[in-house]
Amino acid sequence: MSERPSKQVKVPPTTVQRLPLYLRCLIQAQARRMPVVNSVQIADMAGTNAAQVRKDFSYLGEFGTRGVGYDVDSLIANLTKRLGVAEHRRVAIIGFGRLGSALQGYAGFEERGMSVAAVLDADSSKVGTSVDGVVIESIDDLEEVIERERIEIAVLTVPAGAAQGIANRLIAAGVKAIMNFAPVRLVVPDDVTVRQADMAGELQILSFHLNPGSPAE
Amino acid sequence: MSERPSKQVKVPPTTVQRLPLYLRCLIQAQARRMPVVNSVQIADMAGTNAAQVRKDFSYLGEFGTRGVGYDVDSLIANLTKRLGVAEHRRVAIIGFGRLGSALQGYAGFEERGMSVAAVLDADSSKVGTSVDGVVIESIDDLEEVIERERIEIAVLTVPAGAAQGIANRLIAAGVKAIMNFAPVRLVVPDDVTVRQADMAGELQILSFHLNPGSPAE
DNA sequence: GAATGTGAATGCGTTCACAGCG
DNA sequence: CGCTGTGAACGCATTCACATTC
Repeated sequence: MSERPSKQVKVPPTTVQRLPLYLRCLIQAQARRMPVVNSVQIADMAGTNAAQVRKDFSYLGEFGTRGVGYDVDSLIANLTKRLGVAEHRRVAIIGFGRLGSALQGYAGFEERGMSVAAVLDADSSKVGTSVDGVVIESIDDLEEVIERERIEIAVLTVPAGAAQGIANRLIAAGVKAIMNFAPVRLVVPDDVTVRQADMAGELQILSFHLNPGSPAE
Repeated sequence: MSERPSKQVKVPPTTVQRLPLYLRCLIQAQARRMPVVNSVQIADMAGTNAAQVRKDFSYLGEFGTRGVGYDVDSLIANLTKRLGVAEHRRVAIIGFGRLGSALQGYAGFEERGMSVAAVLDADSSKVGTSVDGVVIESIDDLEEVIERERIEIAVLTVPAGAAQGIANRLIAAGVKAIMNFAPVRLVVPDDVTVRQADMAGELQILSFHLNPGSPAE
């Protein structure tokens, strides 16, 4: 009996995964000065079909105008809000190796609602140096930095052996979203979301399709 | 009537996506000196359930022994073969910016059946310099390099505006597998496989789950 | 006895097709 | 009249449950 009668909380995971893609397409449409787009146009840009687009949006509410289409500006505003990037999310990068530094310098984050507010590393020779206006801090101070910078999302680019331990500390410090580049499965409580990025695994999937008798998707 | 009566070509995409994960788990089991594992153990390591594991493997053949489990060494050999990484795949990294150089230096590739055989960049000041034994070549020579190095997989870490054009050239040069880090949809023929890696998009998905009323998966 | 391999059942995501609305 | 929004149909993926095999 503890049902919340509130707004539809039921957005299927597959739909959520497509929202960033839609947002990208809409921003592209905006750049092309298209005030309104219909589901066929969005589908073309996104590489899906129109029914999918309409169904996906319908999980979030009713944003379109029948007979017309979707107002680009207001749909962008809605998606931005639902994705939680209406204000920038505060991100910490943990592990300033080559990958960590690549991500820290990636301009695409700011443009898409993410701001890298902290960078941590275990290597004391890196600690204290400053990159793009952010000072690298020690991983020993993780809890303090997470709190001070009000970090919401952590990006883990640390060695595989260290990942779970650091994840535990992040979670204890209140972080509820982790992107993990280490090729290990993180065990986390139910209220924490993890996304796994396994570069070598991705290439292995491509490799599978190169074998005879495996037509591309 | 052009059906090939050959071996089961029907491995569902979702299963393919899990194969690299299983392989990782099995190598971990091997490191722990476990000669045999059963589906429950694999499921625990991989974070799925035992029925899933058995069904997935059944698409590839019958590798287990009833009443016993799966021989770790031979299952590793089988997965490695099916993933096409029994011999290393030859990979080219196109775009030697921060991300490209991070990937080029990533040791995890070699360990998992990928060898970076070429690095290309458009910046003439980088061309000719050598990193980890690979000389950076000019993107003008793309076709020549792809052929000479017998590249099978291309990793695109170029600016969004350049991605489609370079993809076209890669495809014309015979590349059938592309991993694209640029936040644009690549249009490719049916026989070419693309995997899209959109870092900012991944963080936006995490961000969605931070909103009230979005329990972690 | 124990664990695989697999049909059958279930659940979920996609697509269809059309009613509803501007 | 055109395009959205959506119930219904479909198809694929996951899970169940058990016959099969070692």
